[in-house]
Amino acid sequence: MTKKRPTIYDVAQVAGVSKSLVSLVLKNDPGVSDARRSAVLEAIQSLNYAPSQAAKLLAGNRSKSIGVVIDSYSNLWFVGILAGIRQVFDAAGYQIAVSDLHRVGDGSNDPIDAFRALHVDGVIIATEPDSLKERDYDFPGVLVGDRRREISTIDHVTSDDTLGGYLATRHLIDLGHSHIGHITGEGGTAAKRRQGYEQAMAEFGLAPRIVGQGGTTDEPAGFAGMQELFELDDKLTAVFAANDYMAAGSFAYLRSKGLEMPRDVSLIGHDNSPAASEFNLNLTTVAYDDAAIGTNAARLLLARIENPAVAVERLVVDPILIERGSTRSI
Amino acid sequence: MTKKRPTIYDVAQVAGVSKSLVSLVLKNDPGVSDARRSAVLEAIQSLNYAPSQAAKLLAGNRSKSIGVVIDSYSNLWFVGILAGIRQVFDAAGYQIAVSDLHRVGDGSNDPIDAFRALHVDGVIIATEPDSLKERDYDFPGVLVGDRRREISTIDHVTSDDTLGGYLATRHLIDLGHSHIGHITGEGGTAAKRRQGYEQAMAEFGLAPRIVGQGGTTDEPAGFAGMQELFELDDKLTAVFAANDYMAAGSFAYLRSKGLEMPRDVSLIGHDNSPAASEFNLNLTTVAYDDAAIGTNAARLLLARIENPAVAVERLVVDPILIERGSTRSI
DNA sequence: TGAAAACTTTGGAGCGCTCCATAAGTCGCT
DNA sequence: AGCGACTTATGGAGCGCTCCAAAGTTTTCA
Repeated sequence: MTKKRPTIYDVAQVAGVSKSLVSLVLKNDPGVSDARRSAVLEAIQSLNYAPSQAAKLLAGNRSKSIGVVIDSYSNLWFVGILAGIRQVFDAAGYQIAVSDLHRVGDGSNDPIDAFRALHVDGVIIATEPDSLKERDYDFPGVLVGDRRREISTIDHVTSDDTLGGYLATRHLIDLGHSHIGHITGEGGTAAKRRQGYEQAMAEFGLAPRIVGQGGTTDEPAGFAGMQELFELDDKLTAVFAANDYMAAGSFAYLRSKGLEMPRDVSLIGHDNSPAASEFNLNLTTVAYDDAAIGTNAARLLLARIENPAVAVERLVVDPILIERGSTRSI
Repeated sequence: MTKKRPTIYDVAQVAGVSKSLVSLVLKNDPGVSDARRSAVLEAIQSLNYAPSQAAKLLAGNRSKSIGVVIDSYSNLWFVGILAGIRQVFDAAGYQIAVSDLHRVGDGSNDPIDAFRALHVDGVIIATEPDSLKERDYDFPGVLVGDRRREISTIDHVTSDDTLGGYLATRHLIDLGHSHIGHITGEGGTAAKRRQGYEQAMAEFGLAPRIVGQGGTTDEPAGFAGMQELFELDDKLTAVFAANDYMAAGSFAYLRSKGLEMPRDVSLIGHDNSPAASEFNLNLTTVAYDDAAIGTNAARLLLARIENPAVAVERLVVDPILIERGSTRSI
């Protein structure tokens, strides 16, 4: 009882071939004669041989696996991203391991170190680099999402927030609105969306009306912003709020004034948050194309795994307009 | 960019020590001078070194991990068992991996092979061996639970079903009952519980009344059995049903006759099924001591890992009586 | 019929660690 | 000073694979 685990050598001996031949059979190499193949297979069977993953990993130079680091499993965003990543890496025959930030290892628990210990071929980082251990990113990796800090040595995929602002504004313009307000707030993302708004307005020779600059980007800010916009322009028929929560606040203001959406005011948000869903506000909004972000990140990573020398890329994915019931033509 | 991963040799060189010293630091060996230890730690830091799990596994002769094979994660039973296993192996510093039967590997997906590929030191099998690949069990392993087939070469932990039957019956006797019926059914488990019933009755010189022999062990059988028992003995004041579902059927019969439990009849089941809970039947019952089964299985496995030569054991764990509201003294 | 071409098979090196036996350095004590 | 007894540090072997260059074997075709 309790014999030592059989190795590839044991199999080779039983099958009467070399260990290399066994290895070839194990990875299903086509250049093995049927006779030997079945001899090896039989030996494997009779010995109850299970190839050592550890040895395979150590000897092979590719593990055919990647790691994905996310903030938290409860972040919806990651589901779409992961689906996109899967699409690419499943097809390429890779295993995908996911780790959130709060995994406790023994001592210093950096998910990237953990992945590297497992010999992953590359890592997709879908979280803030600042929440990870300080390090040189000298391995195949892709950073995903708008981040406070960028990493010059690895690829980066983001969504085009300026285009997001443009799409939202353009949607309102296309519906015939001209008195279009925008509620913005502090931060780089809001600034980009604001820029998109300004671009679209300028393109059609419309006067921009912007409130909330430098303020918070939450529901109360949306409420206050809406009020301010009406003080600025009482002919206002449409508003683009920098995110869905602000839009929710704006909606609350409208309701408090007996105004209806979209009858009196068309409202558009950004982010396709749960609050925007058809079961809640039924808000027209702009969404990140999570799946596309995922597939693009995956493609970049795969390219770099296959050729580490390719130039670092910074890729911007187009967001998409999601039309719901909060906007209508004038 | 994309340098090769640093190895223990790189760390050794930077720290100005031998690779062995680095290894000692990695496993926190006390016999390393503070000066060298901190030099190594610094080198690890500066190189972003992450030790290869694969190499560690391959070189070390212990992985300090075990695998647990279960039927399905939805089986409540396993939760208690696993808790018991954890208690022992956590303390011993082992990792515990769990796999249910329906994990799809690539091709032949035997969870035990998968575990062995990962170099687990041992396996706890909490499922029917017949549902696994046919194999020699020539590695440290423990089988848990009553099984159709036993495996002579590995340890086995079960619950004592005869004692279960005895405990149930004895409980009724202790409450002062003497006209005590038993509803049994087909199968080895039912037979053991029946034997326990007979033992207790004989011990106190009481006449056994058994129905349902060879029949099913479900709710309808409980209903019919109860009826039959009353035909056998109209002075019946207590009944032991071979399991909780049969007890539920018995209860249904009582209610259909306007009888109350425990006022008119004391009823005891076996298994502590969900149906027996205080929110349902509030049934007095006998439960397997899952945690104890788990800790015992774990202890056996740990002993065998540490010394593969110890004799194969077959361990029987005492079940426990759970008093609820379905029994009372006469 | 002989040599090139194609198909199969093989031994050796090396992946990055751990473990072990041994070496080197320290210390206290005679 | 000299020597045993510790305390620390080291090189080498080996874990079980994959990969590669090279060797053997068979087939093909001039």
